Amino acid sequence: MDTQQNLRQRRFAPKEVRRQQLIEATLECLAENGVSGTTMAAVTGRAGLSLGIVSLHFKSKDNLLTSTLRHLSEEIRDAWVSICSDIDLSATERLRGVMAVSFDPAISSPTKIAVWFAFFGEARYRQVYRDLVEDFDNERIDAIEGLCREIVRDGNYSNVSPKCLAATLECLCDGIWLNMILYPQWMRPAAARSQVMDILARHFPLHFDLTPPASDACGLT
Amino acid sequence: MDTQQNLRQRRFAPKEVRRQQLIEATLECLAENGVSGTTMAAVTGRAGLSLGIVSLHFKSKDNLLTSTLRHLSEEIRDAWVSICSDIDLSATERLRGVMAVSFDPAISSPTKIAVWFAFFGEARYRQVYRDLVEDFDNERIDAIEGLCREIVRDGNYSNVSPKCLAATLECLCDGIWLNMILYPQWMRPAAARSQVMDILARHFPLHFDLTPPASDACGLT
Amino acid sequence: MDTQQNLRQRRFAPKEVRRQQLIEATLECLAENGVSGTTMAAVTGRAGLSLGIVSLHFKSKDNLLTSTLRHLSEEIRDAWVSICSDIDLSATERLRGVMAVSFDPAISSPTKIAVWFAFFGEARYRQVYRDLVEDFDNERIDAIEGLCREIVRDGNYSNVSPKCLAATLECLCDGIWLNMILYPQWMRPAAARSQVMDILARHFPLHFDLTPPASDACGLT
Amino acid sequence: MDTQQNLRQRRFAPKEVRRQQLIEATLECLAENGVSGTTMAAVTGRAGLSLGIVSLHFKSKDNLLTSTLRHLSEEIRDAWVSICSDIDLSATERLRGVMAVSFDPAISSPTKIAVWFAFFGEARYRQVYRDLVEDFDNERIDAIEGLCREIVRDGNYSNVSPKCLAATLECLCDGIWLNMILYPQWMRPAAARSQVMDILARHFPLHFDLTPPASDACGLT
DNA sequence: CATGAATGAGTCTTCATTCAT
DNA sequence: AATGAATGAAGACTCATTCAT
Repeated sequence: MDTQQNLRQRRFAPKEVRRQQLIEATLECLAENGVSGTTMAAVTGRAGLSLGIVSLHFKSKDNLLTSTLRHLSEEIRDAWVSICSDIDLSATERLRGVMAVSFDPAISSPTKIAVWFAFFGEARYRQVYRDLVEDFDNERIDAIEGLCREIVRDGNYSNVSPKCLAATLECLCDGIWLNMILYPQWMRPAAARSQVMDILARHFPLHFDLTPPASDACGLT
Repeated sequence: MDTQQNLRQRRFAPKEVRRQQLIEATLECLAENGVSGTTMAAVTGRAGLSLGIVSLHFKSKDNLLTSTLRHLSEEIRDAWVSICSDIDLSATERLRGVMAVSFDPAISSPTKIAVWFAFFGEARYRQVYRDLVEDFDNERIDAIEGLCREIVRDGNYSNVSPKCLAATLECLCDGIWLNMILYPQWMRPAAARSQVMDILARHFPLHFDLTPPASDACGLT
Repeated sequence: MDTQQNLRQRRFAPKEVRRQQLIEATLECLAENGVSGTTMAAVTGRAGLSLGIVSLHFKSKDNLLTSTLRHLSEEIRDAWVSICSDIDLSATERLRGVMAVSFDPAISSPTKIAVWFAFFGEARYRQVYRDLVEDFDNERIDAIEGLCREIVRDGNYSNVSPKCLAATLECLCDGIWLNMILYPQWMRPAAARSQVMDILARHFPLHFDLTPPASDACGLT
Repeated sequence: MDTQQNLRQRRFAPKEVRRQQLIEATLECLAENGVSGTTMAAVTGRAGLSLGIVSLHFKSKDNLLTSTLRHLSEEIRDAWVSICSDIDLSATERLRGVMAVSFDPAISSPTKIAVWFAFFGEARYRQVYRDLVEDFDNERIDAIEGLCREIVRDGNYSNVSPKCLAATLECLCDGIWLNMILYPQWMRPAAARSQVMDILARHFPLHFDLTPPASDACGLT
């Protein structure tokens, strides 16, 4: 039988398997070496494949990078969308879940966060990246805003602007991500979650509990 | 008379003037073209100088980039340190001032912020960043924490952890920076300041005013 | 059929063929233009290949030069070793043969000798030479000394030190080489051989004939 | 009073002093780094002078190198010519003296020999060097041949061709030089002299003594 | 499908030379 | 007579892309 692993080692494998394999190698390479260090040779070497195979499956390096970014976006998007679509969850639970995705080591691993920043560094000069990221971000911001709006309505929080809070949460998550890769020893996933929850608690005291200030460090080291 | 401008156009200029000139050209180039687009030819061309001049003053491209980052970090540090050292200001005013530095177009212009993210994008330069800036970052976090602690004491805010808030503010600023360069039309300086002030107001209601929710957009567009 | 020539002209050739081709082009280039004139462009241009091919097969210019020197030294070593190993030859014949290798136009052409001196010219490459060739040189000196010792024993030459004569012969050959490339019209292969034979005849009169002094010029012009 | 040393350190010094200073620095540089490593900056730096001074005194790098080679030639030439001109010495003594010059550490130091080979490496491709060396060598060969002829006449050596012996001596000296810089531990000045004397003794037994074969090593190590 | 040798444009770096001071 | 900043041509090296096998 053909397991995933078997397929990868075979000389001939379905298009989708090879694409996946190359994207994963690209992710690792981007995280370790950045965009400029991510050469075709480095990617294919890491994937254990030949140099020419990228052209075959992705046509060009640019397309490989774009596809990688799209893959990354979709993976995260799928994660939070599936939470948002869960009709059994309350808005509070859904918001908490969406936030948690950003700090879930499986989906938002240091490697993947590093790749995001590799793209952010270039996004300013590359329309393709910007477009991709923009769509993704807009959708997420809108969803968060929607959840906030629901909670505001539910709790009658007259002093909270859902739009503004969504923006704050988005920025906070981005900033936490940055600090997670810059200073991983300082900003660990638990501290990250704790920070976001603290902000939510201060906006929605009826829906989120304020961590007692006794834990002065908030999980930070 | 020798004005700055004159010195730049003259065939011979003091070493420091040339270094400054090249660093500025590098900043512009990085902001416009990213790290990969910042070639020696691009930098020197922009400075109106010859190709070989970088080697002469900076020995290598790498050193030029490092020096540029150092310049940038020192500039920003000097700005907030001078505010923190102002003994005529209250803790509240100093905290507000330190935050404002991050969104002051003169010190934290999109151009300069873009450069920061250009550095964050590659693991290699992330290390350079750490080597150069970690001390400054720690210093800044400590200063913010100190200011928060002062305000906590002053207002008897029993539910605020200065350490935790300082981390949140730092992350928030970083995240706002990212969104300022990704979506300059959405996250303008005014909106940025407003977001940070909102968070401060929710922690320290006696010291910072909550912007009325009427302005639902918080300055965002 | 695939002749050597065909392989060279084809777009794809076995690694070893390309390496050989590039080494030959390097030899020609070194002989014609010296070390400083031996640029990557010159070598690849002469080989009728593209610029990047050296990196592909030799990683760096330095490695190309080193490989070239190694090739040269192995070629010459193989030549004299094969003579020394010929058990059908007497010591006299073997000694004569070993010496002749140094002036055999096929193995020690002006082109190749020039390459040796190109390497001797720079301290840096002198070290490379030592690292690569010292063992060969020692082997050769020992072999010559051994042959001399055999002849000394055979002829009862009480006033000849094999060690000393071996050194003299080695130095003489080196010096003749230098003069062959500096003054090719003066020091031709025939004159070179004649000089060495004369020295041998003066040490081993029973084994080597002294060229009659009538030919006062010894083949020199 | 102006000692040599004083002149060198003064900001303004006579042309000849500066030229001498630069030539010495060039010699050291050539010996250490070869022709390609002998940059204007390296030479002037070593001389403790400014970069531009070479142009001032030598017009170009090429001219500096040529002048250096000429200086080297003349120094050696002066040494042996003064010996040859000494009418108090016999031909034997003069020949011995001329040979000794080649291994006198003051005139033929490792540094200077290394410089000779730096030029030899390039001589094939540079007419100027070749011309300079050729004149120098011709004069020396002629002088040696003349001395040999005198001794032949004096000793009635019917089996010695002065022309041939002169060539052999010249080549031997060159080869010894090469081995002195390649394997300085093996070929020391004493061994060098001993080798040449041995050859002379075998040609002119009435005029030069054969070192007893007891010292089998001939000074070699 | 897959390979990897080959290409050559683009980049960083070096360095002889020039020239204002 | 001397300095050293500035220039720009030239060289080594990298790497995305092509293509014969």
